[in-house]
Amino acid sequence: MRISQLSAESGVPIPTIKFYLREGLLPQGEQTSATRAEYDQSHLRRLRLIRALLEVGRLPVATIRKIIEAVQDEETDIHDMLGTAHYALSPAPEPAPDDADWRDAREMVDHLVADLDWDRVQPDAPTRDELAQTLVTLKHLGMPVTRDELLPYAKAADTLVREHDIRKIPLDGPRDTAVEALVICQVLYGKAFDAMRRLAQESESARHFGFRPSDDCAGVTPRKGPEA
Amino acid sequence: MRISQLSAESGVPIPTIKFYLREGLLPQGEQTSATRAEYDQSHLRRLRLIRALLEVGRLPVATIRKIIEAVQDEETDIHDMLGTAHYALSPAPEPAPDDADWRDAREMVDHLVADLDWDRVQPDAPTRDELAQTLVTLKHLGMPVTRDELLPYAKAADTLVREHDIRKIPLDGPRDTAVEALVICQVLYGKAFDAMRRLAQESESARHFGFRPSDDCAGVTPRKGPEA
DNA sequence: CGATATTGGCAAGTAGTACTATCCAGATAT
DNA sequence: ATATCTGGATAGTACTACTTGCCAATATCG
Repeated sequence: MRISQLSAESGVPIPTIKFYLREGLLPQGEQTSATRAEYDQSHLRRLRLIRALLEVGRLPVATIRKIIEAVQDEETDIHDMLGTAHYALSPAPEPAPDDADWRDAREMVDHLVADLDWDRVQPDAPTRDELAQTLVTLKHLGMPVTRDELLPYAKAADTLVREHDIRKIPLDGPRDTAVEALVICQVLYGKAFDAMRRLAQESESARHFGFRPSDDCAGVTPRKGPEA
Repeated sequence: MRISQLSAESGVPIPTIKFYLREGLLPQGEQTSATRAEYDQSHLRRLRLIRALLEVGRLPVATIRKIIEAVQDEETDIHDMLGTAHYALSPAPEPAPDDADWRDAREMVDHLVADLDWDRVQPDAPTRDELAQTLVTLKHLGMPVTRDELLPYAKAADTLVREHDIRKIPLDGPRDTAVEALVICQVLYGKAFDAMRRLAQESESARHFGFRPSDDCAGVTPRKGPEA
């Protein structure tokens, strides 16, 4: 397959494909001559992964590259590869705020990790800091979170991952396939869950404010329109 | 409170505050003279909200402005205000892909909404399209999702929203407080949940690949270090 | 009263991200 | 043999979220 075909089948413009090649997101095709290279299904697959992580996952190119580099490095064992993938997905937290609120939050996170038996999580995993940072922010916004409030969310996350996410990952297949599936699962199911939470919240908040289904579809509630 | 104090208490530089004022994210202070304006706690509170949505929620400034404009517009009733807030949180989906995969996905979403009794969700809510788009992407990546697989996620979202999220929103207070709480809850609890899912996944995937807790903390597993 | 600092307001500039356009010489296709 | 395509390189673009610089009008302080 040549670059024009790769572009046609993926819907990604040729200059953009060249850009991904330069950036190391997409491996070089097999050079058949000085001015020709051959691409295959793996390139198409990779291209679709890149677009999914960019467009749906909104991951920066640099993050996608980190993940891809870890996958491609044959030296890295699968554990470090998974670690790299997970940590790349944590937006870099600003270094050590180091005040009382932050230490409290971080302690709560560590307790939570222990309570949920997430004992394989590294003690210095950036995800812990990320969660702590979010809890601090909630507190500063006047919506402090207690451990009891957080626990049901953590349990739901745990159940979904253990009973569903992990089953979708081919644990016995080749390592790059496993990491790829893990990242897709993490990012896209995350997006899907987020959308569902928004649907639930839209329905539930409307219910609490006393609106009936299709009230304003029927035009009963006046809305700002061209003629209103 | 003057702008310098607002800056000092929030940690946001003065030029950035001026920028937010220009952009309409922060309401003007009360002008006491041609070159002086007075700010109060509401400005500080708003500033913290902006920073939380920007830094933790990674929402674009334009989205934050949309939400804030809806809150400030006294004409808008609370239902439309909530709608605006929810829809601003859906990244604008590209218009009508209109192929078979997309229609299937959209149908699955509509079934899901019906099954979960999310009957206050508008039939044309962009969140439906957003979820459908994510399902299509998953299919194109070779990880198609069935209704049975999606259902547990939807149920978890529903339970969390109905039993926890909604309780944190002051439904009887002033309308701007309610919308603000709703947005904070949606965005920050979303982030927190995402982090917890990542923690669960890190622990669970390590477990499946046969790693023990603190295996590599003790240096048993050789890692790429300065001396390795 | 006068020196210094602060404020609001505006215009222009900057850094980072994700492309996009242009050009080129060397293949290939027809 | 002529038109098209390819890889490679460089430069430019559009957008976002600030940041800088400047100004004249106050405040503030000695």
